[in-house]
Amino acid sequence: MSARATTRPGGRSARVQQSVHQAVRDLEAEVGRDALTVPLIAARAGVTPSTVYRRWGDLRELLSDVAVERLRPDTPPADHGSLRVDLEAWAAQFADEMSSTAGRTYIRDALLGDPEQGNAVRCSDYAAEQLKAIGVRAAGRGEAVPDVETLLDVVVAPLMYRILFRPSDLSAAYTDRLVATALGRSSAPSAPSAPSAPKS
Amino acid sequence: MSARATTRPGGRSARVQQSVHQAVRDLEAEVGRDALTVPLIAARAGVTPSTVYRRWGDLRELLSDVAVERLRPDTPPADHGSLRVDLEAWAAQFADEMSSTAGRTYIRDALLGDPEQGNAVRCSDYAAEQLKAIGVRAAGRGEAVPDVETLLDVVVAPLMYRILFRPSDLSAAYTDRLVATALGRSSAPSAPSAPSAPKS
DNA sequence: ACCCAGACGCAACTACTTCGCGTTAAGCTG
DNA sequence: CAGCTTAACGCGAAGTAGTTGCGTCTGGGT
Repeated sequence: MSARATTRPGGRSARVQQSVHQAVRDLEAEVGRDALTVPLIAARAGVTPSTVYRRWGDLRELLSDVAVERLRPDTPPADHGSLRVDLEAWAAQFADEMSSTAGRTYIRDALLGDPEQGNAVRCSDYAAEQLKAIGVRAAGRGEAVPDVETLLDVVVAPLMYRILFRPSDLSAAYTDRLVATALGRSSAPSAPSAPSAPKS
Repeated sequence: MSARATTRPGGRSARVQQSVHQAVRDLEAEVGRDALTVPLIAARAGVTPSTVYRRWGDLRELLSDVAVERLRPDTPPADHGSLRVDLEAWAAQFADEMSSTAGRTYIRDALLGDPEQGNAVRCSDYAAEQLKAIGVRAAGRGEAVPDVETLLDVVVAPLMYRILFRPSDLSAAYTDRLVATALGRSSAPSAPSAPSAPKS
């Protein structure tokens, strides 16, 4: 499992983690991500390199943890009064943030650093939570709401695929089209409803 | 750009590349991927480590190149007589191969190694080529064929997203459903038809 | 046949990574 | 609140990987 879960939540361990994470963010801004090394980060954080290696294993896992933090949405999705507009706005913002150079780097770091892909799942959960919140609000208004898994397949997956694999122009016209497709089968019985059981 | 494009196609350079790639494949099978190091690979390939560093930059880029090679489809998509069955078979095979531990590792390696994501684009192109071939064949039979970009959004993207971010059971029922969705809007004017221009 | 340039080998150097051991401090128990 | 247990950290040494300059070789062009 990722080193994120501190076995001793309070006290020194927590301080070290915070200090190291902050050092990564600071140095990333100062010297650039490619110049980051474990000894450099450790020195800035006021710890010895061996501490970082013991807790995170290597630089990639550390960067992965920090990247996931930065990918965590800081605010609940905005309420524009209707499911369609909420989804359109969310998708546009998602595409915008994730397709930036910084966003792509964070995604790649989060994906790559963690062998058990726990951090990748966290990223996906962030999106799912936001979509869920939008859905719950819409349901409260009496609107028909697509399944979250469907939204992941129809809206999030194409965006992420193009960001990672295929340089594309993720314009509002495109993201709106994805949302329209999702709403086109709002509560259709043919919705994919993908299973969620781990495969082995 | 990736080191894949040898500036001098013939002669020693080509031999070195082949030898190094082969060494990676051999050692990957013998000692496991995580134990791979540049010095180890160089020794097996009969070259000095500096040669590898000069040509590939670092281990990740080398692994990325090798991974892309392994992800390249070795055969054209099978012909089952109809667009739907061809797509279903292709999607099932794609899901099967890519969701295996080895497949996921290759995808991750391909994604990570290359800053300009040239290798990621290559992966996507492989899928696009296969889908294109299936489509051309179906068009020859007079069938209505969805746009390749649509197929990427509706079939490939969800599979890849779940493989990378979300442990899911990619059963035939699920992949068939994705294909059905794609065929449901065969030549619909509402097909996403995503632009392909780089974003900046 | 000669020349030019890219690619490689060699070797020394720097930096990163790992490991054992002693110490510290967080959390638990009485 | 005092004492105990143990995970986590600091330190330093040893090993390994990554980097660089320079000379040599090979392939392609003239």
